[in-house]
Amino acid sequence: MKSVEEMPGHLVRRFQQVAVAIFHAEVGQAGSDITPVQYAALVAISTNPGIDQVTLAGLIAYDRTTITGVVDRLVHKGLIVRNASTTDRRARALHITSEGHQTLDTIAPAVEEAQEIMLRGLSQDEQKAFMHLLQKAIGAVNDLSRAPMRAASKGTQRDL
Amino acid sequence: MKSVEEMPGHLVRRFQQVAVAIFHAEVGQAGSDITPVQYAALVAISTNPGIDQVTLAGLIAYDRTTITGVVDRLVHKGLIVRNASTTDRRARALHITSEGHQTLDTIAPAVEEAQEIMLRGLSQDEQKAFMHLLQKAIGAVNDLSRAPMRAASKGTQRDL
DNA sequence: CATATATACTCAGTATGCTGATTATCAGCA
DNA sequence: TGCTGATAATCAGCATACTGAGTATATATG
Repeated sequence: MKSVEEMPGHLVRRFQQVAVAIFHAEVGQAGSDITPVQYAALVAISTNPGIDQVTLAGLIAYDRTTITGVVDRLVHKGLIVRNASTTDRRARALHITSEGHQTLDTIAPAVEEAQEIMLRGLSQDEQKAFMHLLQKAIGAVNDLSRAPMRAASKGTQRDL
Repeated sequence: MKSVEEMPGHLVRRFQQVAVAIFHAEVGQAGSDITPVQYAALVAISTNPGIDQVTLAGLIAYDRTTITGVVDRLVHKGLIVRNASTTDRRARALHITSEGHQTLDTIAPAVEEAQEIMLRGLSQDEQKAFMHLLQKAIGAVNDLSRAPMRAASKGTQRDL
C-alpha cells in the first residue's frame, strides 16, 4: 500500500491545514478574526457590488449552502449588507460596507505576508512553478466538485 | 489587490475541495462511504497496531480533538476497535478489525484511481515536480499548525 | 512519598463543506 | 393566463478542523 505521504490528496489536505493556520496567525496579529473563506468572499463582494449569493459562490468556488453561513457571519460582523434584489425577489444583493473596506485595507499586508510564509520553503522559481502546476491541475478537474469555479457571466456583477 | 486566484492559499483550498469530491466519487463507486480522513486513519492504524490516538494524530497530522470523532466513526462502522491501553490507562490502543482490512482491500484501487484523477491535468513529469514541490513546501511550514506531522518516536507503534 | 507538571483523551463551541429537501420566485410555453 | 420546470436561498444533518477547558492518569522532583 502506498504511504499517504505520497498521495496528492493527503499532501494537499496537509498544506491547506497549514495555510489556514498561517492565515489566522497573520491576520489575527493584524487585529482581525476574519477567516480565509470570509476574506475571499469579502474581496469578491468588494469587486462585484450587488452580486447575488449564487454568483458569488461560483466566483470563489464555494458550495451554495456554505455561502449562506459565510454571508451571515460577514453581515453579523458589519462588513457587508444583504438586501433583497430589486430585479429578482429570490436573490439577495450583497454590498460591502465602509467597515468592510476598512477591514480589507487593514489586513491586506497580513494576507500578503501569509501567502509568502506558506511558500517560504520554495525558491522564487519554485514558487512560480508550483503556482503554475496548481492552477493547471485545478483547471483539469474544476468540474468534478459540486462547487466549480465560474465566471460571473450575467449582468449580475455590476447591478448597483 | 491581488486576485484570490493568484494566492496559494485559495488555490490549495480549491484543489483540496476537488480532491475530496473525487475521493468520495471513486470510493463511493467501490461501495464504501469512508472519507479521506477516515481512510488515512485506517491505513495508519493498520500499519501501526495498538497505536494510541495522539501518536496516530501525529502520523497523519490531525488535530488531537479531531481524532476523537474520526475514531468514533471508524469504531461505529466496525472497522477498528478502541481498547484501554494496558501500559497507560490514559491512552486507548487502536486495532484494525478484519472488516477494516477487508474495506482497505476493497477500496485500494479506487483510492489509487482517485489520486490519478486529481492530477490528470499534469503530465508524468509535471506530476513528479508537483509532488516534490508540495512536499518541500509543507516541510518548511510543518510546525506552523496545531497539528504538525510527527513520526511515531516512542515504542507506541508496535505495542500489541 | 507527596506534589507539581505533563500527557491522553474528551467535550463544548464555532466555522467550513457537503448531501438532500423545502420554499419562494422566475421564465418559458401551451 | 396558467402550468411546468428552473433557479435563489435556506435548512437539517453529518464530517472535518480548530480553540479552549476539564478529567484522569503518568512522570518527575523535592
